[in-house]
Amino acid sequence: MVATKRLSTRGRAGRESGGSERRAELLAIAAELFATRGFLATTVREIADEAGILSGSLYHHFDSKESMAEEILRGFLEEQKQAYEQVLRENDDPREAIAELIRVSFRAMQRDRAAIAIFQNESQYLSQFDRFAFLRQSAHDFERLWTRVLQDGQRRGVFRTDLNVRLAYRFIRDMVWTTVHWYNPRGKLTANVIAEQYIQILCEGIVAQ
Amino acid sequence: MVATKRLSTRGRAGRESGGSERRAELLAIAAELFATRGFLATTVREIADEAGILSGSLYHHFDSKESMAEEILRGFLEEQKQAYEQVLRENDDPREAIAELIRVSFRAMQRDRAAIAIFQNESQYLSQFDRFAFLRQSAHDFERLWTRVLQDGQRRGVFRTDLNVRLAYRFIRDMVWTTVHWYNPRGKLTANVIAEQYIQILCEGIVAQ
DNA sequence: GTCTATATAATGATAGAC
DNA sequence: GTCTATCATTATATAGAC
Repeated sequence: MVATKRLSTRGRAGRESGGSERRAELLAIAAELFATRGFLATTVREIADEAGILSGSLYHHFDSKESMAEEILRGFLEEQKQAYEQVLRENDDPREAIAELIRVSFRAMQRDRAAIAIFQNESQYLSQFDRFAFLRQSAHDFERLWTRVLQDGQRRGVFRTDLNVRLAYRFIRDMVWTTVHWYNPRGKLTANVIAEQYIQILCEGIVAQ
Repeated sequence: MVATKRLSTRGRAGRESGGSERRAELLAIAAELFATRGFLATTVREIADEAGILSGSLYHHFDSKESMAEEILRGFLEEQKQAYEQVLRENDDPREAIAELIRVSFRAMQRDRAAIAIFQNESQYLSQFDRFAFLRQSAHDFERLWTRVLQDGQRRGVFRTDLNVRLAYRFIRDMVWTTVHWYNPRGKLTANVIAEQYIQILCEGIVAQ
């Protein structure tokens, strides 16, 4: 095998993406603060404090506070898109597909809790800036993906036909993602338990037979 | 009928509560801005602009930006508490009670959309201040009220007994209130339609029989 | 009840030394 | 990669005239 020489992305993290470990650490710190305090309520000084450096030093790694949020959100959305598409490839039955999509979402809650919270809480505010146009795009892509499964399920007699598909989608989406507001990664209620309970309520309802 | 003389709350709105019409107008303007742009992202200048006055003039009516948010939220929560308690007085059957609680919540969405959005979006941030301690208190009161109905329903065999009641409550609460993020008061989907669909999904699930 | 004018503090960001 | 030092801007809030 001939080792082809290629440019390494390492060594000159600078302000370009794809970066050093330090960069990743700083992003994780920022994500946690953005998620818990809110994007606007978090100051660059607080991020720097948490990282043990001064605010000015942050600008060696990032252009701006916004660019930090952008990188966090892009990373999460790309990952989530891949995960969802894999679910569709591996599940033909609509009911199983919906259940798996929910499970995959709750698995993301363990991995990317902070990013999900930021996506949930700050999308409306951030979307006003051109650089965050991808937020709307992703939301739209997700909606198409989920509603396709729901529609398919209706056609094949798996889901009730008197459902308004768009409404049902919003129902599921809100129910899944808002969990991030109270989900405790170290609590008794694991993401798995929550997922299974939600799938059951969604499919069968809360009323006894 | 003897007209008993009493102190009017009018005439000296000042900074005390219970106030002039102007005060109410200003609060409505602030509520709309807080709801759509976020509390932190809204400046007092913007509120004043929208009201056609200068920012300094706002402080004739209110102590601070926070006190505006406080008044908006207190008003909504008090009203909602009354509405919920009336539902419980008038509905003994747990399933009907839950359905009515949901309907009453969606009716609030028409009346107090802005306040609900603020309660949803800014509670976490505002709760850090002592003056907003009532937010946690109200959230706690609501949780107790709803879970009592759910538990009662389980005992009486109306709801499935394998439900985790606290989880089911959060499920319902999130599903109802997050609607405020996309609900359009002038859209085709009326609050009534949404409410009935949600009640159906919640009770019967989405899977066909 | 609103305006003029301004105090005061905090914020995001920059330039250059180390 | 971080620090020193600091700028420019913006925000909430105040005091007193009208």
